[in-house]
Amino acid sequence: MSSEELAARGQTTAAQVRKDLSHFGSFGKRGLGYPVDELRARLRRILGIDRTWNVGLVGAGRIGLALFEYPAFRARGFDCVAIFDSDPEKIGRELGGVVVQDPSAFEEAVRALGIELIVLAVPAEAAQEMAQRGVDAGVRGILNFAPIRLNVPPRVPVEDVNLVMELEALSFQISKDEPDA
Amino acid sequence: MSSEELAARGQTTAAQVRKDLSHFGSFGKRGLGYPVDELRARLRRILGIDRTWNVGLVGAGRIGLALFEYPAFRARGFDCVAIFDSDPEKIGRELGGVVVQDPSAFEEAVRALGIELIVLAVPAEAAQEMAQRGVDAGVRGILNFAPIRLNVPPRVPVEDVNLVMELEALSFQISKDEPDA
DNA sequence: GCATGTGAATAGGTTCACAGCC
DNA sequence: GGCTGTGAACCTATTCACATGC
Repeated sequence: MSSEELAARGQTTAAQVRKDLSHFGSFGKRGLGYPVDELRARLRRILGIDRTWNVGLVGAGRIGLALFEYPAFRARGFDCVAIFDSDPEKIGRELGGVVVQDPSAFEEAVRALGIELIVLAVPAEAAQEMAQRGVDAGVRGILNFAPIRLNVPPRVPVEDVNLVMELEALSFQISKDEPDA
Repeated sequence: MSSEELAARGQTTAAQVRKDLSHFGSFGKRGLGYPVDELRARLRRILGIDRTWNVGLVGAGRIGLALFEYPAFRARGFDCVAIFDSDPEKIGRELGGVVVQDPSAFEEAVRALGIELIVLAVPAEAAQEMAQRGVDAGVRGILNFAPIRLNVPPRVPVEDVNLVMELEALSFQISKDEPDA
């Protein structure tokens, strides 16, 4: 498949595809394009998604559970192996084969289950503390839904998801075209 | 408040704050900094969040409902006024004071309720169709959870949220530091 | 002949540093 | 004196265009 076709599928340009791929090596054959199966295998390797990641869910509220039950996660190699919540109502309840645990069991579970990624879906006030505890226990990456900037060592990547800000971005893009309000 | 302090709070640099703000005008006073109340009011205006937006939720699955019940949305001026889902089990049920409607009522509701933003939380197969119908009915912006690139006119901004890709980004950042796997 | 890989050109965005104003 | 607003310098990323190799 040519960079042209890859670009069309990925909503980008052929030059962009070639430059991006060249950053990681030489994948294609001149005159022919890229061998799809091999390219995918090599990219999966580079992205680190040629394996399963054990994920811990911190916060069993609506957002956390929605993620947990989203089948695409497991299908893509992200396996939620533990859930933590401080609500006594929720502790001990089973959700999709995983029992909700008290946060006091967090560090032990991270180590015992080999949790490398955590999803932080707790109120803003609790997020920093749980992030710190996660890092101390060996967590290597954090998907953060709390609307704060987490303070963690640079070796631990954080991806922030802030849905209010996404809506505000829409609001801005719509509003800026208007003469005045 | 000085650009220095604003930068510290926003995890950025003083120069960045000043450049960004200068793009929209001159807000500060030399020697003094920025008047916080006035600055906030003017930024809210610029972002278009000095008003309420009526939001329609398309897809009453876990993710859609989690959003819908997230109190920060309404608190920030995004008011979910309608829910649509094709599942007969869900149609007619009330969720947080809003009755789930059949998608056939979509266009009519968009017009009647003045829905300007929609949250697309439906399976990938249904997303493009609902996006198109939304645009035709007058929707002005889309928050898209479906893992596809929507094809809509350039006047309609789309913000994509792809949680699997967020986890993959973490996976990549962690994996790239490793010698080899 | 055809499409990659890449240096050169361009564009976009961040940082620097200071003149200008409070 | 202090801090903004902004041109200049710098850096990063995208686009162009073509030599290179299949």
